[in-house]
Amino acid sequence: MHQTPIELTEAEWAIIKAVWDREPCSAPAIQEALFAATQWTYSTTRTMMDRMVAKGLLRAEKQGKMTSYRSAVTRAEAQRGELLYTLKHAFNGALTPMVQCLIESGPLKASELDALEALIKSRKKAVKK
Amino acid sequence: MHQTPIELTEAEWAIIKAVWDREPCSAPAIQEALFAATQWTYSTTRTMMDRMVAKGLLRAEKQGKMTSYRSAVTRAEAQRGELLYTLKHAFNGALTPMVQCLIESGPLKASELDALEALIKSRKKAVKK
DNA sequence: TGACATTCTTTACAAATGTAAATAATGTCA
DNA sequence: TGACATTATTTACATTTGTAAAGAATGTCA
Repeated sequence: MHQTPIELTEAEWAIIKAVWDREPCSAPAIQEALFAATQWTYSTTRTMMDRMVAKGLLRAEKQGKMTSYRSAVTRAEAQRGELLYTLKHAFNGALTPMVQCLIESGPLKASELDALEALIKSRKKAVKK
Repeated sequence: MHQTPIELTEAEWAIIKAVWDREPCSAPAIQEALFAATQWTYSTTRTMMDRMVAKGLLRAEKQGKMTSYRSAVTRAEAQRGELLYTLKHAFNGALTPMVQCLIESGPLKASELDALEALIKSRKKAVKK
């Protein structure tokens, strides 16, 4: 569990998502994976990754010539951190308005609405019991 | 409408929320309002506010000795920006999982779930038509 | 056992952000 | 009309973030 809420910058999100999809993985692999989208050089990518290690977002382990990276936080933890940040600052902690704004703001397909409805129903059951 | 999505730092959120609640208002009024929570001096608060004016988040108008501030973006716009940021980075644009994570992550009361259910129902109607 | 290709390490620098001291300007009231 | 209190302006500095060049180290294959 994390004491301080996890907060990631845009660049950090890009990197950690690439890591989640490949871990364990090398820095060159990540830079290559992200190059099309970011144009980052190896230096840039590597610097980011090492800073993320320092922050406890990634873990690094040296293996011979190369360093192997893996995530130190799960996707769910990071998602939660991001959500809580928004909840706290943009919605003053009020969850319902936030869900509302979200539902209203995006083009939701009927099937998605069904899924959400089902989710809420099951949630209600859980709460009731 | 805004071309570039609105993104606010934590400090900026604090300020703009205080402004929304009081506008038009002076910088000293904002620093006073936030002091208990932030300990910011007048200088700090003022610097922030002027930078926010430069970014187009606030508007300033000089009136005699003092400057009067007001917001240049609405609360809804800012909330949307924050939500879209999270949606894009943390959930790769997938709205349903985001709502799901949100619903699962907070202690929602039965009444809130009811409200959400109603919201989804009305949304479904809108989509269908 | 070298030459190469790959990977790493160090160092740097600009922009953005958080924070504020010092100083100047200006209404206002006695 | 001057002294005070209030507000504003300028300048500064540390930290974080984004970006990367230059050079050093090292595994590998001919």
